[in-house]
Amino acid sequence: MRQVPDISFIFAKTHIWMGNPSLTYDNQAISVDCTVFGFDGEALRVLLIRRRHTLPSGTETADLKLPGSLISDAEDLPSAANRVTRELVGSRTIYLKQMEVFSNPQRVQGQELMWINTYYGVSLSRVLTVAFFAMVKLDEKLISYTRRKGGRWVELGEVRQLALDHNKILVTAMDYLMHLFQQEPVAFEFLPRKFTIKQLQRLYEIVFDVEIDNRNFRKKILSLKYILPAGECEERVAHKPAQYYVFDRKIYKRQNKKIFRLNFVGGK
Amino acid sequence: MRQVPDISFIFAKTHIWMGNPSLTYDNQAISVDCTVFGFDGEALRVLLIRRRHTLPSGTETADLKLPGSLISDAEDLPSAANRVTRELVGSRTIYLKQMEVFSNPQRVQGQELMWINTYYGVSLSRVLTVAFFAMVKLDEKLISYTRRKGGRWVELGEVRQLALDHNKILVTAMDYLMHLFQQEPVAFEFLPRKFTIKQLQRLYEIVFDVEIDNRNFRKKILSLKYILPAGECEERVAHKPAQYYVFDRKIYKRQNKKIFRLNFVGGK
DNA sequence: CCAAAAGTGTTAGCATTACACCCATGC
DNA sequence: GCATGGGTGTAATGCTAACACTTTTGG
Repeated sequence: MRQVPDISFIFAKTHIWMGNPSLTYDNQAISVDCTVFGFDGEALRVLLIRRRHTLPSGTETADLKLPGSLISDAEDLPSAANRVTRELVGSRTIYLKQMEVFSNPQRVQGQELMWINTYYGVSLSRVLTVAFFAMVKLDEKLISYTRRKGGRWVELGEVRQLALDHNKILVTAMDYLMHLFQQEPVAFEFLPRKFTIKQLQRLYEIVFDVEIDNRNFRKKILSLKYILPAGECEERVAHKPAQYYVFDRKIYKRQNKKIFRLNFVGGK
Repeated sequence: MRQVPDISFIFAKTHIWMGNPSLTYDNQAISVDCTVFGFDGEALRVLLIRRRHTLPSGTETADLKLPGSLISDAEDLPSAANRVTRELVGSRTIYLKQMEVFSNPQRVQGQELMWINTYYGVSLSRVLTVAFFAMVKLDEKLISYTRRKGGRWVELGEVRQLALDHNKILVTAMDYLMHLFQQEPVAFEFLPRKFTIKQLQRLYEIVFDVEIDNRNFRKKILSLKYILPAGECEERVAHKPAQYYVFDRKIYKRQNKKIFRLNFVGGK
């Protein structure tokens, strides 16, 4: 963005930044928790797993959580998030981004903290978690793969109480999803390589919880140079078959050198 | 965003998610590093501090870094970032947001790692850092306050090699700044409460590195209902005095219920 | 032939762009 | 009076929003 001229700085030597020696830095660990979304053509779904859990009363139960893991000394966060999601999703393409860190010292306490310490064989007083956002192309094969690995794709509308602070993370991720959709053409991360305009429209309608006029939507989409007809149509459908289109990422990247507009703020 | 009906899930009990027991989780610590920006009317500046540093050759030297600190067991990340910036900025309003975590296990090594271990009296093998983005209203009083505390406001164009991986963090923050400016009216975090339209325009021109037509800019700004005339003018200037305006955050928040538009992507 | 979903065009309104000159003040 | 920067208007263009009917296929 800017040049870096070779200028040297001569600072007064009177003050040096100091750490605060009364603080302690023990006993923390970092985890990743991944909110993986998929779209089944009708609804958004989120990937959850079961966790065995002992209630304060002593009875064993199981609740649901987002997939996650402590990170090891040797790995960085994206690797950890990848490791965690790969276990349930296999080798498919995953769109993966870091969201925010949940760092409240009390976010994991009591029973929950005991569960982590037992599970990992550690004795932590605190766990920070880095929330990741992910999208995958969901299809029948993936659903059954995930099921074999112990995960479930749960409709967003059917998610209830999750373990730890995972409801909070999920809400953050849903927000992130909407923002992302407003900014970049990420919809294609959810759809099969060949998709119909109607599929795309349904996805936008669900993500933004609105109805979209199909004429205006088609006009808009067909005007985008990076969405190309695949030259194929639906088959064996009891109505006029729809054309398939593909998203051309190269064209998108090439022509998307951002131009400055006076758009910057929400208008009147 | 969505309803949460009371549905219970009955999952197959065959698979339970498992951690990876071969991993270790010791010896990590988390720091925050804050990129604090200010605008002096002419250029963007970033807040840097000096660090005493021993070169491999053994000679003592000092380089520059972003203000930062390890986090203690008792605090969350925003508190740590606040603590760090307050030391240099005092009690002023700070716009503070978490950016991404820099988690490469090798990001701090050798001399740099030794410096941290010595400085904090710890023996870590690894430090992750959470990068924070901040904006403050910069003025002469703050500049001299910061100087007394050992910090400097360095023009972005004059920043050279920083300690650790802080150049990388700074680049991330500059990117973040541009994105933020495109999304929300954050410009006012940089400007005095009463500002002229020309000041605002200069700020946008510098942030986006473009020239803006002043007629179109004024038209746009004056059409925004949340920018109000302050009823005062510049004084003692050798030209037609400019009017002052203020940003009304309440009006902005009230009328800014987001409407869905088919704007979502970069256009043709 | 009927049901079901795909596909199509026009108009009005609004926001953005490009562009050149006059105005008020201090010195 | 002159230098300096503040302040103003209009026309062309392009994108968005509102709106209803025809087409193609399988059954």
